[in-house]
Amino acid sequence: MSEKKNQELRRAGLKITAPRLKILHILENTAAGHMSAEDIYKTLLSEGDDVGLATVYRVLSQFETAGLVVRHGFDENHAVYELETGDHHDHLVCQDCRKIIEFVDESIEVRQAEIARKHDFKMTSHCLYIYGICGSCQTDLPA
Amino acid sequence: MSEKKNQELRRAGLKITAPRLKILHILENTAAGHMSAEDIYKTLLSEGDDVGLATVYRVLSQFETAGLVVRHGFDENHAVYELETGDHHDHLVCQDCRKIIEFVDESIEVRQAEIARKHDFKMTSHCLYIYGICGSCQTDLPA
DNA sequence: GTCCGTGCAAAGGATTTGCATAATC
DNA sequence: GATTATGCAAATCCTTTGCACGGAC
Repeated sequence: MSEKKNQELRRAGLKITAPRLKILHILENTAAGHMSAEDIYKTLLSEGDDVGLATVYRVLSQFETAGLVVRHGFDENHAVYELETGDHHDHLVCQDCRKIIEFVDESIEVRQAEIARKHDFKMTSHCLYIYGICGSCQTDLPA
Repeated sequence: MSEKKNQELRRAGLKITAPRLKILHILENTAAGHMSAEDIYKTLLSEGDDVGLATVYRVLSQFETAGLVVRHGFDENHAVYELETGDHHDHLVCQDCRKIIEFVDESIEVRQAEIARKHDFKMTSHCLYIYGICGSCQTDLPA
C-alpha cells in the first residue's frame, strides 16, 4: 500500500524506516500544506508515534537534499516544509491566520528571468512572498 | 555636520546617543548596502568603538520600528538591514559572494497587486528574492 | 534629577551534533 | 553482520532580556 512511499525513499537513496515513512505520510496528508519541524513532531506525538525532534529535523534535511520536499522561510523564526510536486509556485501568506495560498504567474516568471539576465546573473532559484490579510481574516477583524 | 542624523533620531523619538549615531553612520557608508548585526558590530570594533552586540541588536530593532531601516531575511540564518530610502525595491542575491543588487520592476509590482486582489488578500508587503550567481562569480568559477 | 540607554552576562528558541543503541539490508 | 538511523542530551547559532550603571535632556 505505501509501496509508493518506499520507492520514493529508495530513489532518494534512503533506507525505509518508520520515521521517514511517517513524516512523508504526514506531509502528504496535511491540510495546511506547509509544516514546520515542530508541527510535524507534534503531529507524530499526537498519533502516538515515538519519534525524536532531532530525527524530524534530520529527516526533513535529508528529504530536502533529495528533492522530496522544499523548505521555505516565510517566517523569520522557523522554516516550513512542503512536498516537492515538481511545479514551481509562489506564495501568499496571511499574517493573521498564517494560511498559505500558492499561485503561479507566468508573466512574473518571465520578468524575473529577464531581470536576472539583464544583471548578468545566472538565476538558480527565486521566491516571491506576498504578505497580507486573507479574506476571512479581514471579515473576522474587529470593526 | 551630523546634524542631519540628529534630526533623524529625534524624528524617531530616540535620544541622540553615540551608539545610535555610529550605527546610522555605518549603514549610510557601507559599500555592501546590507549588513547584519554582526557585521555592524565588527565594524564598530574595528573602528575602536566600544559598543555591545546587544546594543547593536536593540538599536537596529528600534530603527526598524521607527522606519529608519528595513530588515531582510535573504539568508535563513541571519537578518540583514539596509537604510530605508523610501523607494521599494526587490533583490538579486549572489549565492557565491553574497553581493546584493536592488531592482524595481513595475510590471511585477502590478501583477502582485492583481494576484493579491484576485485571492481576496489585503496586501501589506511583499518580497521577491532572485538567487543566482553574479557575473564576476561566474567568471571566477573553476572551469 | 529623572528617565532612557548601554554593557555585560545570562536566557531563549530553533536547529544541529555526539554518542551509544537499535534497526535496515 | 556491517552500515546507517534513531533518540536523547548537550552544544551551537542568532537574538533577546534582566539588571545595575552611566549618560541625555
